[in-house]
Amino acid sequence: MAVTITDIARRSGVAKSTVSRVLNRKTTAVAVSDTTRRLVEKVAHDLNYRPSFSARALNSGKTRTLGLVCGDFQSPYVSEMVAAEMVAAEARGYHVLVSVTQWNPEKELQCLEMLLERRVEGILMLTDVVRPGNEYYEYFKKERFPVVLQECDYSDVSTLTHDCQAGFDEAVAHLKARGHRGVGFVRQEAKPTRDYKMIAFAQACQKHQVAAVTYDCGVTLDCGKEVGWRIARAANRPSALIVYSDYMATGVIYGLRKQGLSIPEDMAVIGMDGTQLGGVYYPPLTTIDVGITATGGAIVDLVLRQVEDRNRAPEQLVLPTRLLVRESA
Amino acid sequence: MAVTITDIARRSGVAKSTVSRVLNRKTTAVAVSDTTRRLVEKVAHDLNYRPSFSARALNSGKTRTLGLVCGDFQSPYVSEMVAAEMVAAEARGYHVLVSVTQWNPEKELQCLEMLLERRVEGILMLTDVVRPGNEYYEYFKKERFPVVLQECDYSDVSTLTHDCQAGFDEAVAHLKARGHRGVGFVRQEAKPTRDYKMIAFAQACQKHQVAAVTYDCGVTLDCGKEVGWRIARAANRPSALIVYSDYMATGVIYGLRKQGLSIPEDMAVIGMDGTQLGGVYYPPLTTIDVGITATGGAIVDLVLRQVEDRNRAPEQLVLPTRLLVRESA
DNA sequence: TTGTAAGCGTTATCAT
DNA sequence: ATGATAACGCTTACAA
Repeated sequence: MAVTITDIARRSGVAKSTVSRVLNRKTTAVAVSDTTRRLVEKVAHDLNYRPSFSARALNSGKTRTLGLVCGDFQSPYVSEMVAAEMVAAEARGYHVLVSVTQWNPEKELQCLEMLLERRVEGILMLTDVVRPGNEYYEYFKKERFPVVLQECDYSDVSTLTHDCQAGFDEAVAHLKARGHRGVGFVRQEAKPTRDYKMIAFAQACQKHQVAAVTYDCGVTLDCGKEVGWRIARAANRPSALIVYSDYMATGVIYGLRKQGLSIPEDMAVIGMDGTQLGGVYYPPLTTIDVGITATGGAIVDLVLRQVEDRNRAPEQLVLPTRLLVRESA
Repeated sequence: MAVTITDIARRSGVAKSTVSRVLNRKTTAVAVSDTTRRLVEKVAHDLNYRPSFSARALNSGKTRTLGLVCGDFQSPYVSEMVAAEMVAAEARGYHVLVSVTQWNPEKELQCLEMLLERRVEGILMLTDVVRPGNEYYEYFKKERFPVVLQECDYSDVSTLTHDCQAGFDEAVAHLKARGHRGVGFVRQEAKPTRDYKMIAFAQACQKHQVAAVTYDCGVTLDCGKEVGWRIARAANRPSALIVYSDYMATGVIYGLRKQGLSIPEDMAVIGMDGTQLGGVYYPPLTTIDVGITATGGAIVDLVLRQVEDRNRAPEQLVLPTRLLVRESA
């Protein structure tokens, strides 16, 4: 197999522990003679030695690794969020193990199992299978395992959500100011949790006195296309739409256009998430921005707080959203 | 720390080895009495036992893990490719450790180091820092370490490239058939390796007798926007463009439009990669498709072939490309 | 300054 | 059918 500390010890005629000492120069307490040090270092280098993560993890009980569970990478929201979280974790000296479930609940459990077996020190969940009653939820709760559920709001574990209300208020106000009297909301169908976006939408419409309609939509782009197509043909369709994600907004717009509508002339469309890709779409997407980079940083900070102090109480972090006006509405 | 096999042994009054036997029911050779089995299983379940990956890896010398190095996830090409590779690996019983370098050569080496320390059994490289002369290149070569370099063509290690020629030929022929007499190619600037796309483009233009121009472009979307903007204002610009990636094509189109051009009327644009997202762009992107899903599967198969037989000679796999006609050209 | 030995959680090889 | 023990690669007391 790979080169070990024992190989180095043998080759340089010293004990394993001496090699270990040299290789972890940190041990300032005990010193090593310059001669041995140089010798060992040379041998280690010549042999292409690389410490074994598993051996170290086993004996230290630490992995400096976080787990991240997501359904897939299709949507730019997810891939940008994953990237943001990886970068943030890296900056704090942690690695991230990404696990994709392909939206299969069974696989989701396998992913969690695998992360736990690898002894990740904390878990970030972008999917929502973990909820009260669920075996893992109870486990995390009981063990005070550092986990953060994104876009959920249970109180036994830490969560990070976005206050959509402000964003939706701004969005509806913006549409009203542009003369729209009715707004449609394309929501994600079959959400197992409370649909905060939906609620925020309804409240915003009520507050601003504009008529509200909602349309259900699946999670694939094809669903989005079909919904756009259906809305375009509907008898009395609204003149503006808010879609639950930038990704889905592109699908919906595709469907709308297939029916000959122009954006934003015939239909104003506002997305949600604030993905980078929304900015180069045509027309550039007006969107309810959740601040992906900031969110990624905040969630990593949050989980690391728990990692560093397992007795810390769970936190429910709520981040603001704001309307980012571009050209699609 | 976590529950161990020893805890279970103690709690159920049997030896560690018995517990291990029960937990790895595979050991058909030696049997365990039904009573002990049930007892141990119950205790393990009650205690929420989870085997330690590190301990197993240490003891077996296997991790069933592949490493994957990429610059970032910004471009849909990368995120779709990473997803495809993860899914393919998963299907073959391997996990993928993703490591992002943020295009920083120094970090790239750290990523490799980290993957090697974790004893991944093979590495997939989407970036191109590993090349002859490079310390890691020599290491991989010498150790016959299972590694696949994507879009590079050295012969000491396995590589996977795409035969762009067919795709470019089709693309140029398509443009010519639509009446374009000159075609521009937006290439990635400062490629440290031979630029195959560039070469294929030049050949295709020569073959089809159309005038060729090339434009250099950085890797960020902003670079793409600026190049589009510059091309739009150029005195005698071509009427059609091929861009080195779908992602960058969206940036270029953005710039073109800022100058008032319509796509494809004022400028036909062909992207490259065949990303899913290109299909919902507006207008849907005509693109030179590399077949991301198939590529992901092929590359995982390739690296696993090497994993299973370290003495296997490196392979240079070349996959076909084809033109996917949509609406942008 | 350096060596010896125990232990981290598993599995595998012997015994019993 | 089950138990004891060594080994995997490393770190860390403790001795020398």
